[in-house]
Amino acid sequence: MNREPDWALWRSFAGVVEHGSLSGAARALGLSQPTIGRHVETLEADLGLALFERSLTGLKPNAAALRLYEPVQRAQASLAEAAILAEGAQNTEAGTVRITASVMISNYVLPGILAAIRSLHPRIALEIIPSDSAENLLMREADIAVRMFRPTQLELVTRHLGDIPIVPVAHEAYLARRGRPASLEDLWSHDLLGFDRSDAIILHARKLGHSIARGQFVVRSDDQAHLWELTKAGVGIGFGQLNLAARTPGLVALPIELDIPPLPIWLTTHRELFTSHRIRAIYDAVAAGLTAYINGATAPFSPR
Amino acid sequence: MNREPDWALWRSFAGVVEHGSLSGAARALGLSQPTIGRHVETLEADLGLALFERSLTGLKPNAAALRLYEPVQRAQASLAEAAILAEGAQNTEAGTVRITASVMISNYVLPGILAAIRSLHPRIALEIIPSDSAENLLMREADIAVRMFRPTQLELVTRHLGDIPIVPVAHEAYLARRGRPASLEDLWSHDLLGFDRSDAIILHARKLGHSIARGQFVVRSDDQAHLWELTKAGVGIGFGQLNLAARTPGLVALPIELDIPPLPIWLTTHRELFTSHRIRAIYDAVAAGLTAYINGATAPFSPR
DNA sequence: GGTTCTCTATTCATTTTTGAATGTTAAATC
DNA sequence: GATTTAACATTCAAAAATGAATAGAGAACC
Repeated sequence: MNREPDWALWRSFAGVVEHGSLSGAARALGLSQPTIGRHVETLEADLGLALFERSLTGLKPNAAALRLYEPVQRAQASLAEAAILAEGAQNTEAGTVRITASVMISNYVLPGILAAIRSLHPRIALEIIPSDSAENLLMREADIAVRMFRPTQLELVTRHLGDIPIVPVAHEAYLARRGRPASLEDLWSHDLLGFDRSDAIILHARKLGHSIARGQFVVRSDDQAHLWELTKAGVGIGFGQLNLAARTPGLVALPIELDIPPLPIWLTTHRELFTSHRIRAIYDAVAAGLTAYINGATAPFSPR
Repeated sequence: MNREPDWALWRSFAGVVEHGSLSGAARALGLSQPTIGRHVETLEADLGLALFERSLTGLKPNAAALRLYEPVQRAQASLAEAAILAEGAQNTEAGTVRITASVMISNYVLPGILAAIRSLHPRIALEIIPSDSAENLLMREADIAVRMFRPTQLELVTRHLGDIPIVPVAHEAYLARRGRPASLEDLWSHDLLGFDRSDAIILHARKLGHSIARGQFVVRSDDQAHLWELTKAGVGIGFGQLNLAARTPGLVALPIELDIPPLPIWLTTHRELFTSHRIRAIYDAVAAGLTAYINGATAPFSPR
């Protein structure tokens, strides 16, 4: 009677287009690779149409598949919206809330906050997604996001919690060994820890009138958390959040004005999710915790 | 990892909202009533939200369900669009084409045309959906529609094949028994066959300045095909398509000018489907057959 | 008032779907 | 050039979903 393919097939189809491989889609959708493969096969059979070019590096959508992907993507967005509406409509206190935040915030700031939240809301489970790439709240990849920029989407409700100064940071052991830089000029002669690919710091220094080469950075990494650990180990002078340095034993924030723009902290959730008691409770608690962190008024943080 | 409910559940959900019952949705989706019931159950559990009020007359969506239905409906439309795109993209000659037409056209006009099409395109299977309610081509309820009005949706490609006069029709046996009405006045004193609910003919007569009561219609029915069979059986004078009367042995179209607006015949398909060889072939063949019918040039039609 | 119809809920055997494991292949890496 | 990695394909046992059949219960109709 009804010839349209099962919706589940379209979902797998969208997953494969998005991730470029059966395995990738399987991981994302929580299914197995053979299952996704069969779904794609079935869909192609149902439609009487080849959709992907198989290769050992993945599945490449052909022109027809890309064309079909447009409406399927819209369907996906609509269903995500339905799921969000449903979440907002339920009013149970129990359940899970998923929070995404930058790696730094996730690793070094949230733990202390979450411990307090857990005892305050024991029936709500928490899931943290440490990620420096912005997860899509509209697709329900997370319920609450801590962002370093102002979200622009209208569907989101956001709150500016404050700004965190970014300053040069060093460990006492390093300073004892190499001396304490007193001025901006001094700083450039020290062992600096910086990003591998991102040239943000280099460009910023140049803007301040200082020529600084990549080689200046004695240890480079793209992993912020790793850089922070290096700083804590006294390998060199890193750049990090003032508040975090202040609460980390042994670390010293160097009083050198660099004019690095402070990091704004935005707390974000979906407008509809905001009506859910559960999510609202966690949202408020995270806001309180982060505000305390930003104002430097929290209890000293003890690194493991 | 991914908490969103399986898309198949949303499909069943939409079916239940649209049809008001598990059984109705099951029939429409080609699944069984227990399956749909379980889908709804699972969805409610996944969302942690009651969606329907169960009763013995069906399932009534609550406020939350109606709210959720909006985006789900959009998703449904998007997936239907994907299916249509897919159909248009495939270029095999084999497959099925579904045609919907009014009951009268389906029963008395199409059979002769379809026979010719079948021998012309033996690899294409045909499915006819006789229905006087307009099926939704956008939702892919049919591939080709014969309509009595001009479709307005932009996505459709339509063709006006011509107009069919609606005239009073009687069987020779009736005329021999009751005499042949010569004028409009005569007509009203005869046994008329008309609709039960629709007052179209009564209102039309009144517009012509003739008072005519419902009782005038000696046999009433809402089933057009049934009325036609009554006419053929000589029960009374019916109203029907001139061309159809002309090709039916024993039937006589009475030359009484009633100023009933002629029935326009529109052939319609989806713009994207039009790129499918298969559907294009059937579309053209049906157009040719119906045009011949409208012009009265087909071979005499023999009723069973 | 009885009968019929249509609905949901439940049960159970069957079918279908699923995924862990394994094989295979090509590109990337050391 | 050997090794590792990541991808798709295949197999088969296990799990899940499905539907036919049945029961029960209210609404509509004669």
